[in-house]
Amino acid sequence: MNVTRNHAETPRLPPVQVKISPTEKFREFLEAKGQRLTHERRIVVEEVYSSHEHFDSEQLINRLANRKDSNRVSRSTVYRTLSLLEEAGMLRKVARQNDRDVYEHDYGYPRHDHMICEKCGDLIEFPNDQIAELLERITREYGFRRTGHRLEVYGICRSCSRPPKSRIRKLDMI
Amino acid sequence: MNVTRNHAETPRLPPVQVKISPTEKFREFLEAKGQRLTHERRIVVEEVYSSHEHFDSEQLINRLANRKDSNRVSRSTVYRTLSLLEEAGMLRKVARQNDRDVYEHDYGYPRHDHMICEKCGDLIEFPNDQIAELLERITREYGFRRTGHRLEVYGICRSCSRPPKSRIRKLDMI
DNA sequence: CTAAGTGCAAATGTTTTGCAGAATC
DNA sequence: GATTCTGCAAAACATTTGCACTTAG
Repeated sequence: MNVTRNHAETPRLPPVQVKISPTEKFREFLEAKGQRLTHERRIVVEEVYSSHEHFDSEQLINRLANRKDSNRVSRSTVYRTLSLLEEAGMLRKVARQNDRDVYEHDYGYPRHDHMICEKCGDLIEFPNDQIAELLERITREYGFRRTGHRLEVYGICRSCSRPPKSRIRKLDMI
Repeated sequence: MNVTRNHAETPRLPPVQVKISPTEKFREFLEAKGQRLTHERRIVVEEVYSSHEHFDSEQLINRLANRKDSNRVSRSTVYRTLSLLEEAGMLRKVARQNDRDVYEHDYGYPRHDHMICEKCGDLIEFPNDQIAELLERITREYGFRRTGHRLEVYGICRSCSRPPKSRIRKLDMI
């Protein structure tokens, strides 16, 4: 199961234009709560936003704990900062794999949902405007004031359902 | 947060006609795997299917551990049986609340998804044929062979977003 | 009879927390 | 200088597992 790998067939969604950097946005959030943008928090945010890959707490902790000198951040602080980022609306949980929540950016990136391949574990993103629209219609009937959603589609991805031929090629490359 | 409460506004979906009882279906599944329908497993299935409420492992364990004499089932066995029921396609996880998976029947009941009220924690069911159809169309474009999905819609339910009137009454009662 | 299952207690793995010292504003 | 944070070690969780005993088929 690989959380971060990306499919050749999966085009990257185009980035969304944002006014301020993630770090700045986080600082604003913290300030409003009377909390501080510490050295450690800044490092976590920068690491989290250094790429758009999905990640779980363990992966992030490892990346941050193995750093040199003043750039390492402890396990507890990573957990604490992840909660803050979620509260700030900058991160969201999109799935659960291996008993861990999988996070992704919820800032500077278009809204989308995920297909999850049951064979290779890959998360494949797809834009969700049509779904959001449909949900808006449905929930209105129930008097439900919708604020968001989470959708995971299960199945088998394109490359995992290919004929054996490509599987052989993959083996050759090892 | 209440997992099991049901809204007055939420009509129960009509049951689906099934050929055999949950217990029988489970027995067939087990037999095919060369496993046994033990007394304990039978008790768990009967308890699980005694009502259509959503539940989590802790709630089920409590109900089963507090029984008299030969009808009690241990914590481990409940967990083990829940996994089997999921594998048998009779139960599915529909949400996660308080660090626990929330289960519901996936047998003898129409396919649906859930709205989750962020105020009272209620799970409200709604039929999902339109969504399934839309997903079928979308995933086909990606060459993704869809086998299922999980959708949680977040927001505020009808009764939690009612005008202050009821809130005042509530305060008066304190 | 014998393979499979149960209950218990101990282990596991993730996440949270209390606290003393450090850093921020 | 007071308040907020950090890192550590310990605690708190839900869930899984090893094992001796029991049971279904």
